[in-house]
Amino acid sequence: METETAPQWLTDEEQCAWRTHVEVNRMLTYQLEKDLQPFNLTMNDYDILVHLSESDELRMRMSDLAAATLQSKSRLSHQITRMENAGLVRRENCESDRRGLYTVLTEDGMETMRRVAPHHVASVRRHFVDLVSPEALSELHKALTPIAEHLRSQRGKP
Amino acid sequence: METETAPQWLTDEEQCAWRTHVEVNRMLTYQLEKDLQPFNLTMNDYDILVHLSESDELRMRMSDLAAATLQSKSRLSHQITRMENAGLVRRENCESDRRGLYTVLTEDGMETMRRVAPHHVASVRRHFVDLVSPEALSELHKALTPIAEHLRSQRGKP
DNA sequence: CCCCGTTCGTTCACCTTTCAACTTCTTAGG
DNA sequence: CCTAAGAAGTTGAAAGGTGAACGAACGGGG
Repeated sequence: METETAPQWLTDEEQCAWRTHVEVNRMLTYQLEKDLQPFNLTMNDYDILVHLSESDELRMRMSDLAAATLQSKSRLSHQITRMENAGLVRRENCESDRRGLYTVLTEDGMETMRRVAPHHVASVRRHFVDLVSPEALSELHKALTPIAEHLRSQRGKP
Repeated sequence: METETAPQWLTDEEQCAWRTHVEVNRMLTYQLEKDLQPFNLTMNDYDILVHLSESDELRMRMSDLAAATLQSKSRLSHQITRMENAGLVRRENCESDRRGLYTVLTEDGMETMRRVAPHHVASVRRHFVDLVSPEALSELHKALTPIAEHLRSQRGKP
């Protein structure tokens, strides 16, 4: 019994769009990372600071933070250890669930956020947002939305 | 003298588009990587195989390959060593420049390409291309093009 | 109550990436 | 020619990431 079917290769337009997308991502990541370097932060660090600073009481459970930043628990654990050593966050026990831990943003971490955020936003503008018209940005958003939804629904499947 | 200016925060629409873009990238990378895992390949491996299979004589200079895949020479060197051990590629001396080396796609590498490509393309379709209309894909491409150009022009600046 | 399956977070061993030092070869200038 | 600047690749150590295994704690069904 034959289970193979002819592969549906991408059309030229599709391939071109796809490759541009991949390329933009890589180059963008590179630039943003580079722009954060003077502050001794990685995008990962920054992302965690953002999540914490936007959360209630400036704290989040490890698991929630891992889910929010799309990393494994293991990786987050290492990451938080590093950031703890840098004084940006601190671990705190969770009263209601004694297995659990909070990552708490320190005053130092907060101050770092305040100092770095304007530069990071400027970086995002310079390399992304300000390079396209509001209409194009809106189209882009519209195109990506169903993809985002699909991918969210796939999280941790077979 | 005052050099600071008020930061140009992102509008809600901008922020939303930006975050979706970042999120899609991370999740997409995760899925594509996962779909290649059964073949014992990473996206990095695959990307290199693509570049080689599309190049003249199925070979590329290390430097060119590093530039094409946006990685450091060091990283590529390690990467090629691994792929060489896996039998996918082989190093070959360059006659015209005795400092130089070619990475050459082996028959095994070629065969792996042929076997894996349909699955990878299907994966790209499933998680990206087929989720949006051709018009939306075209809009997306149009929006990303100026960004790609800008970023290419930034490669290796201060 | 008290298991037993689950969740939480860390740890360990292993792999990948980064960074700087290094070798070898090329090339432009004197 | 010869030399000095610099490009091509590699290397090895240190840092970062992955996945499985683990101990501790929760919590629902006998």
